[in-house]
Amino acid sequence: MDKDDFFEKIKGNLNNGSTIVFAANCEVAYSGRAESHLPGGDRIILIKPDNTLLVHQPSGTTPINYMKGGSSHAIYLKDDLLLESRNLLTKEYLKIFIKKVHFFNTHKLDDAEKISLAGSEKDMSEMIYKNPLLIELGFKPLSMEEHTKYGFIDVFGYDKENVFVAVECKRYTGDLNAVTQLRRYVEKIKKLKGLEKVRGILACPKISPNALKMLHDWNLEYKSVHPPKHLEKYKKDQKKLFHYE
Amino acid sequence: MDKDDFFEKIKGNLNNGSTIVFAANCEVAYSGRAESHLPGGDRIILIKPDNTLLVHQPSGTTPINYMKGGSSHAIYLKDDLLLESRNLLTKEYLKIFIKKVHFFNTHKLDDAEKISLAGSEKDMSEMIYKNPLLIELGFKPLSMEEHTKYGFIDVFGYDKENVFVAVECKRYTGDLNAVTQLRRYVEKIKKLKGLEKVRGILACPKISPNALKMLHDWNLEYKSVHPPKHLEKYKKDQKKLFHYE
DNA sequence: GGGGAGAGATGCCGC
DNA sequence: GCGGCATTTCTCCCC
Repeated sequence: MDKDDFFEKIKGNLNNGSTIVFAANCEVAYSGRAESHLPGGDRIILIKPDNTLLVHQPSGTTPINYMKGGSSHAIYLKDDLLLESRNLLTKEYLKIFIKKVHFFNTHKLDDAEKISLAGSEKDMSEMIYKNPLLIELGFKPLSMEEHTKYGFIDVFGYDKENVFVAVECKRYTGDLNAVTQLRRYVEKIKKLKGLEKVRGILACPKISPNALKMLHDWNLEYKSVHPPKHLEKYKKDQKKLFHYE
Repeated sequence: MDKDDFFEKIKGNLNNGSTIVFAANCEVAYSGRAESHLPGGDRIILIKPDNTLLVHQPSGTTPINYMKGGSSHAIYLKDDLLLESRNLLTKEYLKIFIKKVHFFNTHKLDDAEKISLAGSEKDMSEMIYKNPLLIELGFKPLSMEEHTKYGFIDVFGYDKENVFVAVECKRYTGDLNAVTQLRRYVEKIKKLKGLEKVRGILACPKISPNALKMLHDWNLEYKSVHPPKHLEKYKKDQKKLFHYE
């Protein structure tokens, strides 16, 4: 694609509500929260109406470089093409030196929809709250996902001997971080309530060996609980959409 | 764009090493690690040669839906267009119901380059290792970023009175997590080395009030250190690329 | 706007 | 492969 042609096209579509996509051989430099340099290669560049700019290499999930929404972009053509993006508030700068444009497209996209998602850690807390037997016999949940002065404890309540219990849920392997998080909560409750004994239970499908060791060192407990896969409210939708399963 | 035309084009370019980009009005459903549903709207869909698939709404940095590399995609045309992606290993499924295609493009991208990045936490450790005065007078770093049996301590060494010091670096605001991480290291070293006194220093540009409180409660210390913005090895590059600054 | 924590986190490196 | 951890993390929620 011709440089002058590209220059005119992109110039006419920056800041007019259009979404722009093009493929180009380019070199990218970023300066801001860090400094980066990406030598020449073929990439996809996506510019959204909110001025988000993404640079994607031909592999991987995450963009190799990007500028968040609210940045301002400008295109220059001298000997070479230069697409420059700035965000003065965050002091971030991105420069894309464009050597060759493979294709260019733009369109005004209309999308006001938001995604519905089920199966998060919160749903796991809810499941435990409704089915306290998943933790143990006699567990009486008092509250769930509440931002109390004790912290963001997923589920908390009392056991059959009326000892305070804090439950921390993780959807995947419990790690060292999860253990220290639980430990923080337990200590905070002890201190704030002036209690000697508070139990802390890490509820997750599995746990790493080091995490389990640290858990035991701190007299915390592990209960294997699997996160819920389907939520009632989306079950029907999903069934319709994935009926072949 | 005509449905049959799109069908033939995308069919011919899936799994042949091409990168595919198109804009379409579509509905998206995902089932796997969670369940999600996104009602109809205009989006950009990007398919890479490694079979990464991204769905981008016209705003925001992150894709609203995606499939990671290694998935397999197929396109179907009956009454409507259906782009289906599966990953049998991770048991993930994505369906894109395409109502209207706004544009379509494909190209074989050639990119073997990797990014150079400076200013990460590792660079911060390096800076402290080389300039121990940034921590305090008399600090003698012994090792850096080593995966020893004591953990992944960023910098460790002795102070002027030969007391063991573990330094944990954070590029941004030190939070509760950073404090518990440091606390873990200090305790681990104490236990493994059988030492009474081990100092732990959190090195970051600033720290949250709660984190500072917890730090003091645990007799840990805070030293304000700013991460390096420019690394020698990239300085010249950056100067050339951002000479206008 | 900052703090705190999850995320369908991702990606990197080491064992 | 899993474990541990940073990320130009991003995003959401709450204060």
